[in-house]
Amino acid sequence: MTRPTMEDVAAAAGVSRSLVSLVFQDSPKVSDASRSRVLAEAERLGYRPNVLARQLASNRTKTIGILLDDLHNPYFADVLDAFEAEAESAGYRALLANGRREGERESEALRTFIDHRVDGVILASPRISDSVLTSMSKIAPLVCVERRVDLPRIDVVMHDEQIGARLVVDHLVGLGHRDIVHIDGGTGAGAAARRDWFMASMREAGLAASMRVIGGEFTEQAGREAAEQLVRGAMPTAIYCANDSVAAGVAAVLQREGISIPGDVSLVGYDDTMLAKLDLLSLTSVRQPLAEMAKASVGLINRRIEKPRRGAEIVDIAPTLVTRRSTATPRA
Amino acid sequence: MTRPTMEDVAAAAGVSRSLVSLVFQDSPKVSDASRSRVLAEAERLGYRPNVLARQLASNRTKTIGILLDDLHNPYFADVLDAFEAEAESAGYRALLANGRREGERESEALRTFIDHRVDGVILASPRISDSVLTSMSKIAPLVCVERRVDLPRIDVVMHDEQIGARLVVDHLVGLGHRDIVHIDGGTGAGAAARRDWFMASMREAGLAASMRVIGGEFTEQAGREAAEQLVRGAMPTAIYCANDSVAAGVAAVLQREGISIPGDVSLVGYDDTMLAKLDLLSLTSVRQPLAEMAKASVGLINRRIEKPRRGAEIVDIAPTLVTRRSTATPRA
DNA sequence: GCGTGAAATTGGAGCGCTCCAATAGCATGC
DNA sequence: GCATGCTATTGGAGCGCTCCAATTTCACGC
Repeated sequence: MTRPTMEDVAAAAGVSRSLVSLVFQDSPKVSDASRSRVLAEAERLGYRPNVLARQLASNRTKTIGILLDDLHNPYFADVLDAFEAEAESAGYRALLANGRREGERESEALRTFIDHRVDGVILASPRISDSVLTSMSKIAPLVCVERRVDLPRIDVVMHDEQIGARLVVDHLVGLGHRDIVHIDGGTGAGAAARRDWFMASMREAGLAASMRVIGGEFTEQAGREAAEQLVRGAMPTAIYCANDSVAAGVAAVLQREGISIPGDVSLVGYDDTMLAKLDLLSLTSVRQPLAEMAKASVGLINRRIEKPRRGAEIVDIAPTLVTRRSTATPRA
Repeated sequence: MTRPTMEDVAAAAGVSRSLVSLVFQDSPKVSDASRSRVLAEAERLGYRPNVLARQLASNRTKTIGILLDDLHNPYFADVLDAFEAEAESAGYRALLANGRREGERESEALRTFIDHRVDGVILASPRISDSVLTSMSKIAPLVCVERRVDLPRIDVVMHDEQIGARLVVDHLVGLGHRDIVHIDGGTGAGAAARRDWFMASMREAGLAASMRVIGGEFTEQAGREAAEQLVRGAMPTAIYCANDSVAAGVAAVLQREGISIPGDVSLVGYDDTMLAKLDLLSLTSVRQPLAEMAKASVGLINRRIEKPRRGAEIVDIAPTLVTRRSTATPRA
């Protein structure tokens, strides 16, 4: 199991180790003859460069760490796809870690990234404390996605909650709804903004009087509880949920109670996850522009590598609404 | 952004670099006095060992690569959790990669793992060609999960399809079902075994005459198509789907057609994913014993590190059935 | 035939660590 | 007082690469 090194390739090709190194760095100053001879010998010996040695020597890993907070939320699979693709096309390798919604685990994962000398880290909705973030930001460029931290050298990428809320409210009001309930995400990340912009949009639409908010959480369970409360009380004509999981919980209760979607009640989710796409649910949902967010994040890392002392930037990106069968005109 | 090295810590603590190295390796032959002095200085300087240098020098990375074929299948989030936890508790760091169901991408990811000198790789349902597997298996220990490869030094971990099929059929037959349809996974990984054992179990139960199989795929779409076919033809009293996504597709069509689950038809899935747990679906499903499979996989890697020339082993692990609201006695 | 500059190639130092053989320090027993 | 057997520490080589300055090669014009 002992593997060939550059030295071996160099000897076989009758050149110096340095030349082999240049070949594997795609340097333009290698003659075609040497290049092809080296490549041929490398191929023959089954040589592959030792990434570790290369990284140690060059002090660049060309790697970005991506810290996800929960792979169980189907949303994060999409997030991952977008960010991985973007990192790759910018010439980086992506390292993943799974924070499992625990600040301590996330800090640990972040530290592991740093230990591996990644060139930058993208943190999706992290719960890491400001003090850890601050100290790590001195070592490597950090980008927070979907968490509005306000720290010296940490860039932030958000999707625009105001636009999201307006898309939902405009869509529902356009269909004729006036009696709209929002089931919120409680103390979850971003829940407050989502709720506040809902209320602002309703006010703007002149519906301040008929808007309602029910306290929840970003889970199916919370959706069920909220729905049961609505079933027992006054049922609105439309329910706008903090995310798709909540909407799934609501749908389960409504179905059990024989309340039709969208016949009796229109339902809207958020994040446009796999759940929303399920034919069983076919949920109208707000889609976050993940590809653009990914591009912005990787761009910010690149810029911070060049200018480490730059002030923190905040990038907001507009979401879109995906309409499906769960919304329609209100019941008579 | 220049970070302290062992040399710096050694100088600050007034000892040699070697001693600092021993401290960070938790060597027992360091005196308590030196240890605490070194640790204190390291802390003060904010020193963290450079993992890359360590790996290069020691020729061990203490890292296992985990290659998943598709993070969108909610099942893989569970797989990941189990394997990551097990790797960690065995003292390894887990590196993830996302194969996206494409053999070429998977091979690429495997190569990347190898380039990073991982100590072993776990491949979940890989589609990598035998030739690539064989050549890579000469460089690092490989374990295939849920794909029965038959190659010299590659260990395999499977869950026992025979038991899975029997659990489903026994459960349904126990409830009184005789007319059972299986919607299969087509050419997907493991689909053939799942189908064959279903048929074998039905035969064993004396129901060879009333069993039916519909060709499908491991997707919601395939579930919908199969269900539509059933709606137009003869509806069985129970439908056993190749996985939970297929079951979700079936459920969507049945709901639209006003066919009640489990009142009119019982529905069974496979993998016990997040989908099965959705209250909207509440699906009886076969759960793969992921924790045990993870433990077996990591154990196999450890053993192969010790004895690289060992013959290939196959480990089969028994699944369990999780019953939920989607199954009941057949309609009158 | 020779100088010239550009292109191609090379040797060597160094990245931050581990690991081993060698050494230092120190209580023990006789 | 000295060989003995410990434990604690150290220096140095080496892991496989990159990067830089130095050197060689070569085509070209005169």
